[in-house]
Amino acid sequence: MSGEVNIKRLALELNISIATVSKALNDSHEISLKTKNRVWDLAKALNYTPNPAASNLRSNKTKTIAVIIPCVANNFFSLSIKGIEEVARQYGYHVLIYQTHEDTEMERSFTNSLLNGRVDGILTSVSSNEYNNEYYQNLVKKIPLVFFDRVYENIDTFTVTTDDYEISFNATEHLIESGCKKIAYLYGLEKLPAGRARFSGYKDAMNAHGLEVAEHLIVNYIDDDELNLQNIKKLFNENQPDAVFSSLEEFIIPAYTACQELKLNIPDDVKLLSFSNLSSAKLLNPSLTTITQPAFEIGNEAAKCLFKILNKKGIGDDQNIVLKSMLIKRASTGG
Amino acid sequence: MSGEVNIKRLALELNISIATVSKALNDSHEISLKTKNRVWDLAKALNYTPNPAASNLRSNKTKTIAVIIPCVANNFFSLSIKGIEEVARQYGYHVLIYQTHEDTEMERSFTNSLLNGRVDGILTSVSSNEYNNEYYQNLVKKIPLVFFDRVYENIDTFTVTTDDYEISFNATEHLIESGCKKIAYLYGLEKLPAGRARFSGYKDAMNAHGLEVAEHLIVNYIDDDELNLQNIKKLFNENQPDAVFSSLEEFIIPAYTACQELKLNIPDDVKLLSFSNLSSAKLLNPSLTTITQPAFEIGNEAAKCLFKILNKKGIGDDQNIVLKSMLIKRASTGG
DNA sequence: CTGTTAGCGCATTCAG
DNA sequence: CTGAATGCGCTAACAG
Repeated sequence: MSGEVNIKRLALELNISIATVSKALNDSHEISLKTKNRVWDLAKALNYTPNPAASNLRSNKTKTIAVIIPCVANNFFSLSIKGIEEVARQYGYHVLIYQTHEDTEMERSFTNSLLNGRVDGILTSVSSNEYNNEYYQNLVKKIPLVFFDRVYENIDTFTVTTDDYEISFNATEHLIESGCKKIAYLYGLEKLPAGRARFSGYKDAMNAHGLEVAEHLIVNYIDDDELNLQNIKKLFNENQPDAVFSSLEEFIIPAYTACQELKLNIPDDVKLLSFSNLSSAKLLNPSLTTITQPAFEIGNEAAKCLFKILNKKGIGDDQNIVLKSMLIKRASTGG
Repeated sequence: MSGEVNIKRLALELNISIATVSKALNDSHEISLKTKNRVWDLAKALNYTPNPAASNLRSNKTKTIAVIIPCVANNFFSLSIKGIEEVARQYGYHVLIYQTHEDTEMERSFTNSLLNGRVDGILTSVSSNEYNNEYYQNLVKKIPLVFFDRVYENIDTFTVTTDDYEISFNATEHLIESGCKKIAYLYGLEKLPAGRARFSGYKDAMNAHGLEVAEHLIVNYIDDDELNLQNIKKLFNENQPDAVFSSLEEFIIPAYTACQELKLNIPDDVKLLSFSNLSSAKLLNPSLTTITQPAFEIGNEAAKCLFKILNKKGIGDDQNIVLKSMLIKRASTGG
């Protein structure tokens, strides 16, 4: 009964036409205030809400956006979603979530499934297993899309990123200034601009201080915790770095485990520093020095960009927004 | 151009009727294989995908479910979402996310906005600021709904919870067995069944071992980090508990901070134990003993329940599913 | 096996 | 200012 309230019902009860009800509900200027009030009152009384499917079909708008990310169970992405959701709510939009599990195939499959009008726009942070921006060059012509954090370059749309290069440079300098000379680098996201920028920051800082960036000090991230641990232990055993800089939150965990297993003292034997958004950083041992990206603000900003496009505003603005990360110094680096 | 592919276009190009195309696409038994193949081939060639709004309007099905939770940026809930999303994908469903920020008003506002057919069903974990199940008693008659983790009782629908009472009892015993006698309790979610069950487990274990549950050993959680910290410091200063059992991940952080500020040694001066889903538990100091709920499995199970309802199966099954938590013993409790 | 017809709920012409 | 008529894209009842 109460689920069956539509404009037809309102029109019947008020003895006016469906069209008039529709216009009144949309606050059209061609309807008298008196009629509008009658409609609004009854709508409220009957708990009327427009059927979204019908509106969507008619208007080609869904009031829905999609977020496509590698994984929600991740400190960074879950905080980003929080930022996105907050802006969406302000605009009266709904938020669909899709997880790619770092798989470009799945990413495209999701994205393609959204091109038939299911959503008005997409926010995406791309998968790490591939870099190929051709797909997106065509895509952005078909649907409003904003990249955040993990972006493709040279695509005609908004991107929201952080100062990966600068913060990595600064973080590396911080290690050097605290006395480190053999700084190992745990390299993740090496196919994506963010990963490469982080590595460049590290490399350039090393070079700027006359330190060697040796091949054997670099460990590449792979999707296997056990192998990562082994590789890091090998790094420690064969090369005795005096610091480890991880470009990925997931990558510092095996490093920490390796320290425990090899009885390495932090920060005396080895200093640790990592990109990380651990929400409970206060519980960390030994208070890991971190590079923390403003995840919430990134989500916030990305969503705002998308609504700019959806509302056809802000064309001509700078399309590449760069937010600042923070270097939070702790005991692990003598900071 | 390619965005304009609909069944009308397919029908025109193939010189058959719109209805035939529709039936062929839905693999109806009343269409010849030959015709189906012609339709499928062209649909594929033109990259046809059905317009969801039109389908929804006609069929009253959206292939979409909603997840309403307090916050995504939370280890437990983000993992739950992962479990939900995985099941939804298997069923070809889309997932909408709504965050209530622990506000029952907002929770109801979101929920009400979903009653007009925007989604086929709802998964929800209720807000902590109120306990009032009247609203939901009516709601479950209007839309398929499954509660997970934070549930209301005596409502005719599925719930997916964990063994809060038993695991709290066991955890408390673990503390007692490791020599503790003055075990403080950090009390969260006190208005919800989960929170009360945790507290009962603690209380009953204390009593079972002849230990007093003193009023001054209980600290209630409030939504203010600074005040929580002060209250815990006061607890330490005035009552010198030899253990602290936190019923909430967020609540152990100020406890840990208090230990640092008061120079209390863990686990020698005080033992710490907490409900927690910290994904990077390996980084914790001093390896906090935790009660870890199977967050992913809870999401998984809850989603499966919802699809049971949606597919009209499993009526008569037990409606209250209880999953087992794990007590992960670490150095902080001498475990 | 295929086609004709009607209508889901809403918004937008265009007439009056 | 109000109403009658049309169609968004799709599905389903019914006819052939």
